[in-house]
Amino acid sequence: MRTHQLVLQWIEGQLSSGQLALGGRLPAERSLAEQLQVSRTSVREAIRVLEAMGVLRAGVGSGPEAGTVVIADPTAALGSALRLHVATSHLPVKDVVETRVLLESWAASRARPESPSLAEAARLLEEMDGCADTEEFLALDVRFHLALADAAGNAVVSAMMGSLREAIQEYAGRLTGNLPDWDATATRLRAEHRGILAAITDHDGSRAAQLVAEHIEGYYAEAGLGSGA
Amino acid sequence: MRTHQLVLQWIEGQLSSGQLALGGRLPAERSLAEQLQVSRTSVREAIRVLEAMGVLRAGVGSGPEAGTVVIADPTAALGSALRLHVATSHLPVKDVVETRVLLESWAASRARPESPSLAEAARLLEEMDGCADTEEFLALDVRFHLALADAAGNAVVSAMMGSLREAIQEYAGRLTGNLPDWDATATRLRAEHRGILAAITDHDGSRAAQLVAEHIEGYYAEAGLGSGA
DNA sequence: TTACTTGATGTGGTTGGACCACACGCCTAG
DNA sequence: CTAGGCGTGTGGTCCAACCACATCAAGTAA
Repeated sequence: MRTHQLVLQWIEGQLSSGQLALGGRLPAERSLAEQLQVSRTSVREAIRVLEAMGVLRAGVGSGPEAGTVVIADPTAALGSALRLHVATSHLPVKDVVETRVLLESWAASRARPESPSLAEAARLLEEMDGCADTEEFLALDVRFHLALADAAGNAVVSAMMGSLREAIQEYAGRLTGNLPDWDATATRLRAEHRGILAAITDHDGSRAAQLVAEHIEGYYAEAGLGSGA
Repeated sequence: MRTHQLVLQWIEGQLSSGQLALGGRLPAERSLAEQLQVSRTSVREAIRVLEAMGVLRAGVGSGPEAGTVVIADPTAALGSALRLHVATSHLPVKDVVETRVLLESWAASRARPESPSLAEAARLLEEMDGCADTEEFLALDVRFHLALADAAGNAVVSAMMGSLREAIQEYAGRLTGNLPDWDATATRLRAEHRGILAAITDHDGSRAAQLVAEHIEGYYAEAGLGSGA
């Protein structure tokens, strides 16, 4: 057992037992090192790992915003992990897209029409109508899909969805360059978005799932998944 | 930009560009520190993060087994991340189970009957028949479900499946204590496993998916998900 | 010649100490 | 009462050293 893992275990124990909760502050690095009888280096290595996992956030300076506090950002952890393994070609982009279709279809079929996330999604659609910039459009698109996922009310699915999107974001961005006519594509995407939202509002979960699957697969097909990169 | 993140970027770049591939060896920590003009501490922090992500493995000593080498264990990264966030009560166990049902059902419906993973799954079932120990049975059960997931041929789904299982493994272990009659449950599980496998072999994906969903939900319902913990 | 011992070498693991930049909050001078 | 400076505590970074471990090569004894 390496030293920093001992620190990891201690912190995880504090989290499990509830003695360290969301928003709580970890003891200062020097203090924690002394308390656990290890070097500050080992404490820092453990904190670094938890930071990468989206569990902690380190802040310099003094005052309420400073110090190392407990956060909850599961998407960050899953996202960077997936991105790294995609980088090693161990996780094919094809599988990532396929999984995204699976999760998003499920979320669409389960989305509750009265969810506040859907109102947010509708608002994002309005914003996308008056948006000429490609990059800004894509950023709004990401938020729209995340809002749809949130509407299903499953935090794990939402986190995984977001992480999948993050993992292939750079890849997807390159794909848009393959598109023959961006304006036409954007118009089509807007229409498809509205169709999905309407299906959910109509309590037609299976139609919504079907539309989402076609929406995602259609985009990657048009942009040339498999032919490029 | 913090120093260790610079190291992270450098390594990720090496991975993306293919100059560092699976099984490849990272330069020695001291050497890499000098090369990137940073301290060994920062290099170590970056390596620690990638180790937690299942991308690297550090080995002491000398020779071919030593040094820091590139591995590919996405399940480890996703698993510990999920486990930590479950520990902070940010990801409800209910959502984890629900997601597991979703992924496993999909995998069962897509499993290719001729996949070698299915042969492995069948072998595991044989082993479970002659297994009286509860803990050993559960370990084999995990491997059985992972083999089923592998048979669908989607690495991302397999990794997520395994990580979900890992994240609630301790929780599930505690649940078995709630069971009124373990022997009866084990017998039922064995029968259900065979049913699932048969459905896949018969090319009946939808029946396999249905059986898997009932199999998982039934277990957690019997063990008292929601009533306990 | 063969087999064993022994040391050199190189790896990550750990430690302590030092210094920096930063941000807050008190405390003093105006 | 206000405005500025400075003390204090935080994480961020670096360095130099030492340890444990595993291998490999040279040397030695059989």
